[in-house]
Amino acid sequence: MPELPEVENVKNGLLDLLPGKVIKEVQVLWPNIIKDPAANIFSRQLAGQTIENIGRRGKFLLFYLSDYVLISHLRMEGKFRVETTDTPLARHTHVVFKLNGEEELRYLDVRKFGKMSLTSRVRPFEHPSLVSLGPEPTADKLNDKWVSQFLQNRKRAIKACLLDQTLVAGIGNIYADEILFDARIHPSRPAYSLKQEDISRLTKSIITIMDKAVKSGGTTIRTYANAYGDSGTYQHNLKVYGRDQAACTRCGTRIEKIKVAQRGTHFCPLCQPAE
DNA sequence: ATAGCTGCCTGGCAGC
DNA sequence: TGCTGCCAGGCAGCTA
Repeated sequence: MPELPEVENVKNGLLDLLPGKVIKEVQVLWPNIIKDPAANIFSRQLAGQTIENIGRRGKFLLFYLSDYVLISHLRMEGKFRVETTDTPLARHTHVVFKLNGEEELRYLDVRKFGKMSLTSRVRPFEHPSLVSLGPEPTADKLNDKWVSQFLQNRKRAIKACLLDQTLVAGIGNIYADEILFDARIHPSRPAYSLKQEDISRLTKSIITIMDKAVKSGGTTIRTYANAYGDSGTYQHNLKVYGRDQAACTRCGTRIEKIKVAQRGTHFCPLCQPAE
């Protein structure tokens, strides 16, 4: 489920439950989830650590521990749950963090795409996963100048650029489509072809759409009511994503679905002209 | 340096 | 009913 708004929602849920808890032991049931260090070292280093705080950067969850920062990316289907030790392990549980007070933080991931890393508390943002992330999609971090400079001379489709986490951190396939609809820009347009006024609308749309999605708790589609934080309502605001063949809310034209950058891409052919 | 493609995994669903 | 192929909210790593 995770683009930035969904991860933010997960973070807020975990913030209610975890700070102050001590990790007693960690069981890694699918080692490929652990990127670095090696799974056995990962488990050993986590034992005895207190969870002090939880943050987010782009789509990454950051668990601030006594001596380390645990960096977690949910990729397509990763989820965290906090459950008591007597609750049977659900299917697709791959990492179990045993906590004090007969509780466990459990990581589930049907497709096993998610990744976790452990890094230093000192400069966590220098970790390779985080170091080249672009700005957060907020008015105080993102501006036309940066976007314009990034898109200049780039031949790729503008949608591919929105999915590139070094331009802006946190946009995924749903919000890329929603942002481009809002900004009235065709997803296949080469980045360099955007005029200054297009870029200005685009930047504004990035900020407003992501902000609305965060405030809605993210988007919940084809999903699982029980997972923590997995109860967003932005799906009711989607204008193009998942609306193939439905009427455009602005002009009534049928929404089309094409492939851009190997991803399913929804747009209104009238509101978002190819130029 | 940039851009496109494949692999990583499993499950749901449409079409036959 | 069962099989096949395609699709899925993402990214790293490889190639040219």
